Amino acid sequence: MNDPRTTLFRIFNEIGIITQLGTAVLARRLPDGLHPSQFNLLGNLARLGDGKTPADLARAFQVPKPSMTNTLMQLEKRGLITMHIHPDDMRKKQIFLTDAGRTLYLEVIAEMQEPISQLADGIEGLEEILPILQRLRQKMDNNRDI
Amino acid sequence: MNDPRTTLFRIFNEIGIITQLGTAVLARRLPDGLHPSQFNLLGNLARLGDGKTPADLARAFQVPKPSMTNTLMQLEKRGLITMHIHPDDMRKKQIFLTDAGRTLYLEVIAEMQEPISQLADGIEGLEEILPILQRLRQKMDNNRDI
DNA sequence: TTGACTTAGTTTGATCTCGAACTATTAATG
DNA sequence: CATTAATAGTTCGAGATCAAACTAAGTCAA
Repeated sequence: MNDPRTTLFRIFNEIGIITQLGTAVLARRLPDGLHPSQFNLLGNLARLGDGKTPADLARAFQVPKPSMTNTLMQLEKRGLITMHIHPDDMRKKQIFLTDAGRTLYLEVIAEMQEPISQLADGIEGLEEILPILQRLRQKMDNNRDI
Repeated sequence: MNDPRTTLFRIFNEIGIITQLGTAVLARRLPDGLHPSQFNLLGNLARLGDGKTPADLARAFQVPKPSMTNTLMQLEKRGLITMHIHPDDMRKKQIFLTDAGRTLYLEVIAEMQEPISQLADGIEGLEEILPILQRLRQKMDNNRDI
């Protein structure tokens, strides 16, 4: 098999599979009908702070605006976020976590602790790869036009 | 910011973002209408060998059978794969790359070389993280029920 | 103020994804 | 054998994703 792929190519391949399998682990622990993309948005608001606009979030997640509109509507329908007109600009909305949203995020994260630590157990070097992945992600983030 | 996530949790987060950004880089180089999931299937056949059944491929990619049916139909419609009844079992099909499919895969991979090496340039430790990611992926692959 | 331009978000329509139910074929069991 | 169970793949319907076009609101120049 003539494989022209470089190391980074293979890394992307592994990462893609890990993402797929990891998303499945998460999805099994989400309440019925809550999609992983919706939970990830919840996590962003919980960890990095809420009050952002849909456009901010669409940029952060690198998804088109209509996708973000839909994700936000699903979360609002479940009462996990609220959307308010921005006080300084009537075009904008501001997104806030509700108590229910914050609680649900923490509950799911708690459910994930055991399977995650079970996976981490016995794999050496995880601490070391995190900063390298962060640098790679940052470089890709700063070069979104390549 | 009280963040209850462990190292592996953060790794999953970084990996998810990298996958998203990397998929966008790939998608920009695919022929019109060819979806990344379809290209990934092409890559699996090219790198790991063809002749597998749709059920094999669905298991390998951890996607439901109807998703694989659709992906294969799109690739067949484009003439990138062929499907034959399995000689030993009329229920099964065997999937083969066409010359056009193999050529397209290699062309897109070639297009990806420059942006990939540009990304890899200046990031230390990529060689080191590949085997760790491979171990993590294998462990997740062997524990798909967690 | 007016008009052209920009930005924020939604609507629409097309495609991807996938759970549930279906058909066809093979395997297992009596 | 005949019957039942298991497996392979498809069809169907519902939700997610997203490009293109749209409405509404803000900006800027003359």
